[in-house]
Amino acid sequence: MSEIDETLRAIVEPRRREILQLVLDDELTAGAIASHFDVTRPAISQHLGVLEKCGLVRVRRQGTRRYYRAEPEGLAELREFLRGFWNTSLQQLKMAAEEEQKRADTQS
Amino acid sequence: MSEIDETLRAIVEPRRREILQLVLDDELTAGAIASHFDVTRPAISQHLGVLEKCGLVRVRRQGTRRYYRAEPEGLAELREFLRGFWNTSLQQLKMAAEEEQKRADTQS
DNA sequence: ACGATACGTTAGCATATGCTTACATAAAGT
DNA sequence: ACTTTATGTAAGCATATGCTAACGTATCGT
Repeated sequence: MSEIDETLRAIVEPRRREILQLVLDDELTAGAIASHFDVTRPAISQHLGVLEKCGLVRVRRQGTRRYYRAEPEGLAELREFLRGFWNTSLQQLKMAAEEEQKRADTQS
Repeated sequence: MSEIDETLRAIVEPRRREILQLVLDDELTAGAIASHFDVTRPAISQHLGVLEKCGLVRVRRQGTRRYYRAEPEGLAELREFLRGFWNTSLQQLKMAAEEEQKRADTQS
């Protein structure tokens, strides 16, 4: 499986998206993150493992705590891939045309 | 499960992304699409069903043929969701700062 | 040293998913 | 009408996945 596939699968899981949102701004410990959900702590730990493995999250160990935060570079790669996906071939032109059509319909 | 979740799951499956790419430009029959892959035709038919159900693809029936093409509106919704996801809270500022940092490092 | 704290890891389970085989449907040609 | 062609549907299987419970592992405070 390609790198990007792994990353895509990571963010598709709703729980992992929620986790990502949590560590987008703040750097939080595993426990703090887990406390936001109604599943067990190990479940969250496993999700964090997945997110870290595909570079969407970074850990900083300090004492017994582990602080997680979103990894901008991983997010950027993902976004870049999706940008490429939309722009493939003539898709862009097609969407532009469709948008034009819709605008025309709305005005009439 | 929310609407967008269903759509996200749909495009995460690599095979479905390939199918989407195929019908991005051209309008193809189910059979024509299936012939591009080494799995059975029913497998592709099921994938098409998933893509149609979440509005990523549209069908036009003509005789016994069914012509599929990408649905720009569905793709637009998905893109919009992702755009919102990136922009959540301070993430944008954070990424901008990171990018600045990287540029500075590269130059030195 | 020793217990407590904050984690990750493993085994196992229930469910979801992509695939195949076999069958159903429906339009077209003869 | 009957066959052919193009396709969807259903049943079943193998594998993947998210979860829990139990256990392992550092690090800190005393």
